[in-house]
Amino acid sequence: MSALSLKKNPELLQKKRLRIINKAIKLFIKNGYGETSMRDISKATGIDLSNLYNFITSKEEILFLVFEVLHEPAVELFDKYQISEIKDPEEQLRTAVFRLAEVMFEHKNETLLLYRESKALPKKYLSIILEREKKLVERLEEILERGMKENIFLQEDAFFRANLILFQLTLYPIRSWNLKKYSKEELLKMSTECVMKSVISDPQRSRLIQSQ
Amino acid sequence: MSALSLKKNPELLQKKRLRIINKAIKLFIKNGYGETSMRDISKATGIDLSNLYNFITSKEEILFLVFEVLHEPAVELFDKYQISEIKDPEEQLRTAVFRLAEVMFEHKNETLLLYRESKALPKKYLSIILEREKKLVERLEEILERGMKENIFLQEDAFFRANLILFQLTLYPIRSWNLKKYSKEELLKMSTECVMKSVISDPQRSRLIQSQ
Amino acid sequence: MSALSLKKNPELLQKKRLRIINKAIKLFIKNGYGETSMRDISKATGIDLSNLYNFITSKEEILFLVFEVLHEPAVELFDKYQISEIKDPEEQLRTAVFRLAEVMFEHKNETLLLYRESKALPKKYLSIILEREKKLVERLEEILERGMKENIFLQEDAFFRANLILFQLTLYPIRSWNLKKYSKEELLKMSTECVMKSVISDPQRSRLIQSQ
Amino acid sequence: MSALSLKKNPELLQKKRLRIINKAIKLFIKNGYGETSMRDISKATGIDLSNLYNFITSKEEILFLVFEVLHEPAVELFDKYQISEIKDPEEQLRTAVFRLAEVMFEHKNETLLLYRESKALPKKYLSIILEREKKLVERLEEILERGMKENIFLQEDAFFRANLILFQLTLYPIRSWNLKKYSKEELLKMSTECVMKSVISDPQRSRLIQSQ
DNA sequence: GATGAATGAGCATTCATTCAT
DNA sequence: CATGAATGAATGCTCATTCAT
Repeated sequence: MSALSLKKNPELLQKKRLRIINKAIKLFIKNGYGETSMRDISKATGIDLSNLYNFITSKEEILFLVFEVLHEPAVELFDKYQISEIKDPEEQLRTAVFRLAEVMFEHKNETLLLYRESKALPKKYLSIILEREKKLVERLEEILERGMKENIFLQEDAFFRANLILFQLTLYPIRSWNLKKYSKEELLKMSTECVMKSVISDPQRSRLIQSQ
Repeated sequence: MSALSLKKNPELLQKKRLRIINKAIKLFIKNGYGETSMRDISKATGIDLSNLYNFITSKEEILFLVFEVLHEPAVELFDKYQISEIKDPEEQLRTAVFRLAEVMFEHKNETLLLYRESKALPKKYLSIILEREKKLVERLEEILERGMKENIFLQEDAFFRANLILFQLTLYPIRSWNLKKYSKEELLKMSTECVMKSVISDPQRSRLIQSQ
Repeated sequence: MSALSLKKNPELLQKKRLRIINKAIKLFIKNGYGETSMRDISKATGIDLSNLYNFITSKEEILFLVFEVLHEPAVELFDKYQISEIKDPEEQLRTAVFRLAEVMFEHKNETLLLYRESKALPKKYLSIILEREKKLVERLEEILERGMKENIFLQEDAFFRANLILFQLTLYPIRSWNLKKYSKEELLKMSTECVMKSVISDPQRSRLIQSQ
Repeated sequence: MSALSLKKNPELLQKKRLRIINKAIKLFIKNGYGETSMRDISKATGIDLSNLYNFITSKEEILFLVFEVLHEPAVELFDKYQISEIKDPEEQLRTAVFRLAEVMFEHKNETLLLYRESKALPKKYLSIILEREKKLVERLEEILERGMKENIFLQEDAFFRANLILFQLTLYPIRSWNLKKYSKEELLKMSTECVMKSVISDPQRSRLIQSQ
């Protein structure tokens, strides 16, 4: 069909992989990872069962790739929005948290899968995932620590708080069944502000900054 | 034996069911729900495979019963510690939150299962579980609303906050892999205080109360 | 059907296993181990595919059991014919060799399988098989060494000769395609005498003994 | 490239075939015929999977060609060492046997494959292989018969003995797992002498000849 | 009430080979 | 002549559940 074959054209391979991943996400969400068969994925993608294995090496890898789809933008957002350039810790944290919330919202399904199905991953993949999660926590931890030093954030265990923040942000993906009544904008705002309020030492100052 | 038939002796049935549930919890935790076979449960309980079906109706029901084991103490704690009798909203919330955190900690594995495997439940069971979760949220919501009316808590969306609080408390069960370094006491304290700080309008007052 | 179930009646289990093994031998011989599917065995035995696994744990185990069917009589023959009681080394060796040839002949198919398919065995099983083969070699080696000490057998490397003898006896099972023209009696006699001739130091003496 | 098409340049075809055969031998030895996939062979040779089929017609043919690699030197050795020119039957047999043993030793792996995997061959190929084996047996048979006529060898069934001799010589390839402790020289010598001893009618004469 | 045997659908993965280009 | 993609059947094994006793 095309002059460029898969092996010589990695983009095409990526495209097919993405098609597989996206269909797989839907199936995993709907029926669970374990309950989704490779036959289902084959049917959904229109790619012959045996042919699937030209693009991925195993069902487990598909799950791993699904998680990458989520993690990539979460990690990259720190660069994309130049988080580390922001001087004011409060603004820095608020931006990071808001953008993270956004990514989580947009990848609500992948996030849910991450929490629900990551135990299906073989260690090889799982440790990569956990490592990335730790990296995210560290980023937040750094921001928090600077803010605490400057007395803008409350003095507390920065590592625990960083974990809690990241976790809080998955509230909607995990419990959307009880939060249907909120719009995306409401959710992002509430999520961000809940985080900020619990961290800020002087609410007065905060209100000033926000209204700038 | 025949005189004490199951139907005529519900206690015996309950006892056997509990044995099944407790062994099943361990297996589900260790290997996952999908990866645990009825044969495994039969072996672990010493109850013949076919015989299991005299005590439970399906594998799915076992999972449901496991979740009940977790929910029961969570729901009962409100009575047990007479939460609704506590007049001061701050103290009331703190007690509720602390006790909930305690239950979550003690049933860390079941909580994790709840998040990981509840989608394996058929709707019939799932809706019961979600209903109970909603009940818990409502209880917190009521406390929050009273506190807001009395201006002790910050004015905000009580329903969202109640959801968030309940969710925050599952931090440890879900992400214990990154929180190994904390002791139970540290975790319970930090969890409770994080919730309180994010809710209290006047930190001054709070400190007074706590030191009473 | 029967009052005694499999678990309580190991004989019945053994019977079923034997049925499986015997059908499997035929299939393995005809089509090869790798080319015989569990479905084939199921069909041949009339035992449902899934049910097969109540009697055996894996296809590999079937192959192992096939080899046991061969090895058992080979090992036991030393007791059965009280080989170690025979005082004259020549007579002792001749009896052992003849009986071994007999067993090989009668289990021609299993012997052929042993040589053809033993590489399909996982190490666990393979080492058991090889150990048993070594035991057989040792038995012959002992007889040979005694005969050499008494100067009835030629002085030579007893271990190598024992290996060679055991191997020679598999001539018919392995190369029966070129030996169809001989009767069982001819084969057993020729095989035995070929071994004896190659070992005896004084042919004169030998002829005397045989004609006794 | 196009000028030297395969059909017009049989040498090139032979070269590629040899490359395929030699890599295949290694793979078959290591993993077995059934467990080696055409993909494996493709990877090992660097020849594209579909392209392989320009040089060979099927996987089975590869196996057949592997066996040819073994048989060729075994058959040719009779010419190479001018066996038929040797006048003395004993010397003639000893030379043939020693050279055969040598070939078997040097092609130990192929010999083992021949015994292990030849049943994977379709009849078409298998009968060719067996025919060649029969030819080898005949060659030995002729030598034996002449020696018996001249009363240098023991009177016995020459055909059976020829089969046995050829078979004996595969002892090492087939049972090398139990013969690791011998060197090549030891093995060749012992193998040859075992054959000779079992055939010679007058050991005295034999010793004279050998020491010439 | 307890038990062994059965059932039949399901799983992920791999294969040799053949097109169409 | 070389190549990527396709095909479709086959593999060993496991499962929750249900009979017949």
